[in-house]
Amino acid sequence: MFQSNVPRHSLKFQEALRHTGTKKIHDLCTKHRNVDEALRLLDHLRLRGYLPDPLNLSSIIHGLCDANRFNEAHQRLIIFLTSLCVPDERTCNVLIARFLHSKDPFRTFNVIHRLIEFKPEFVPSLINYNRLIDQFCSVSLPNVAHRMLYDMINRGHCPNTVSYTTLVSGYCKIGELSDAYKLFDEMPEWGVVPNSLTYSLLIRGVLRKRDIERGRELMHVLFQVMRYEEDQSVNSAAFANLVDCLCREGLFNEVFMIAEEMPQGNRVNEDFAFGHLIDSLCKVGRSHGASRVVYIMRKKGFTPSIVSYNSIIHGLCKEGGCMRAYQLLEEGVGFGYLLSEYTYKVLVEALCQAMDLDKARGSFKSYVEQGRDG
DNA sequence: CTAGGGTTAG
Repeated sequence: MFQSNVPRHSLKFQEALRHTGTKKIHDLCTKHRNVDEALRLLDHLRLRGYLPDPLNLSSIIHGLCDANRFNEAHQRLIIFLTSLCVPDERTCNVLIARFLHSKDPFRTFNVIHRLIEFKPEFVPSLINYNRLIDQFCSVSLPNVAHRMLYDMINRGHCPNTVSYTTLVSGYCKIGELSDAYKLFDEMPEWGVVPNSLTYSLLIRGVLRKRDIERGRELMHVLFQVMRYEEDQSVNSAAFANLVDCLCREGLFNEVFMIAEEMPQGNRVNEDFAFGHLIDSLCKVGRSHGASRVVYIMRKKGFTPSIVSYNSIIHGLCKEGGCMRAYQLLEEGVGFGYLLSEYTYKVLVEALCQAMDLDKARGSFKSYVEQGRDG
């Protein structure tokens, strides 16, 4: 056996190697970003009878994942495991988090099962499961993601709102609304309550299917749910997603209704809400609509940000609204905003072009008239 | 000097 050729050493010798080796390996992997040198050192020590410990495993896998060498990291991990170098629970979760950076959920899933193979009592953390669910959804495989949900339940986890929201959104993205609804209804069975972001992402799927009536009903519930949400950032995310998809689906009446009536009240920071309405409208080429939101905002006593003025002015110049753009420029200057030189350049060019267009029109007209006369 | 270490849904 090969094993018997390896010299056996005392514990003292192991510890001596550990002192010199482990720190060096770790430094090579992190500080110097030279995993290959670390691997050479580790192989050298191994030939002298050194048994790698979970610290070495952690350093090496970290270094390889950090260098986007996920294939090798995966192979090395298996080698470490088969030589019975098995890390503790926390380290296992850290390693999984590293493999999640590969954005290859199948690989991460394999890593998890390899770890469990050598450490049957290991249960990946809720966050790792949720991230894995998200990654299967982002490669349009919510069915596989769904199996991860059952997997985590079987291992004794209780899924949370993030788990379900991710999966509901995953089914919505591929247009499987009936699965999304089923999952949404299943949540209370696990003591999980949908929050405003869950509703918002479900609405996105519903509106994409052009089920406007159902979308409106859910929007009503969404604004109710926002009132009980304690995490402001969840409400902001829900609001931003809602406005984005209303704009994308061309439901501008709803967008202006929100700007006028602010049904989310103070559950979403007002400046953020107005700013996002303006942003989303500009993004879908509706700068005139965005300037209408500026008007509504000011009517309510809020001041648009310099960023809003900049993007609307740019948008209006592109969409043939340079006179309104000029008006807004003056308005912004009136608030003491120092608009960028680029904004001025864009506006001046648009104004010149508009005048040229008039000239062009004029000459075209006279050309036509001349033709009639002649 | 006893070692190192990730955080989710838009």
